[in-house]
Amino acid sequence: MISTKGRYALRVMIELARRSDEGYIPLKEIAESQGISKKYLEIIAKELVGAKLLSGVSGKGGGYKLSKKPEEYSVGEILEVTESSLAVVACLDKSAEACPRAAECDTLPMWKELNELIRNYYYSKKLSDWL
Amino acid sequence: MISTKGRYALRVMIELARRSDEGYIPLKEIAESQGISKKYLEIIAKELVGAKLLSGVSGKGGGYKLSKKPEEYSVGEILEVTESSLAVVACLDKSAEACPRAAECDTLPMWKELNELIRNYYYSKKLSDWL
DNA sequence: GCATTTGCCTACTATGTCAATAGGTAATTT
DNA sequence: AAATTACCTATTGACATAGTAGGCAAATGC
Repeated sequence: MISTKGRYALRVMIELARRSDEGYIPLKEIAESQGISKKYLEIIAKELVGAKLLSGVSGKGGGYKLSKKPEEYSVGEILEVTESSLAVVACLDKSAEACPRAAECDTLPMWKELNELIRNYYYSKKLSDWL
Repeated sequence: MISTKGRYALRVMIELARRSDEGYIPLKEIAESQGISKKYLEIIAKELVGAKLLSGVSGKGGGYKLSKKPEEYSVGEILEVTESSLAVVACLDKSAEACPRAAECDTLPMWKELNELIRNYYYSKKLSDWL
């Protein structure tokens, strides 16, 4: 299940994509137009900056803007930053320790298949799809 | 993310499907062969009985068995019992209250589409696929 | 230089879910 | 009666989620 953090991140990115000709946009505006707590968005925006998906500038006239063109962002790479894991089961998470039962696990192939299905969906969906 | 509960439930069902000619099978055997705490499996088995996916009989010679044929079970209906929700986002959960922003939400159509993709996957996968 | 605006930083917290464990009671067979 | 098995209630520790609070740092406009 995708958390509010991931969902909010996506909505922020979409709004910035749509307003990408306006230069730096303060978080206050985004928080208001999206109806999300500004304080909480600060946490999210910071992570997106850390992952170089956004650039942020302090001070008057500052704010956030995309660091790439909208068509160069996939939903997958956005969610990957804010969600702790996109994996459908814990053992398929990249930071998971190897399961000793993997070879005998009856269900593992199914989880792998579904995981790929979802991953492909996320990475084929681009930010430019919302313009 | 599918929890251990759902994953364990599926593994129990698969083992019961494979041994469906053996009559009632005690949980102790399943716990041992799957390497899962028997006590925890009791909780899971109880829920599966409650949803009529399994029938349980107490006493010596008792245990659990499938109440239908393996090809009549989908992974979806099994997970639906044990997982609190299969929805990819909270607002698409069946027990979610209607979101007032639904009409303006930019991301909702995407979540709906992905949700369907996953749902179809779960419901097309049958227990008999493991025989 | 100063006030204003804005992002950035650390810390805290309430709530809820997960993954069990513990210890018993009821039912059934031999 | 003894053994086996499912079923029931209660509790727990660990962790993640979804924020809030309050201040510091940077940049701009006057």
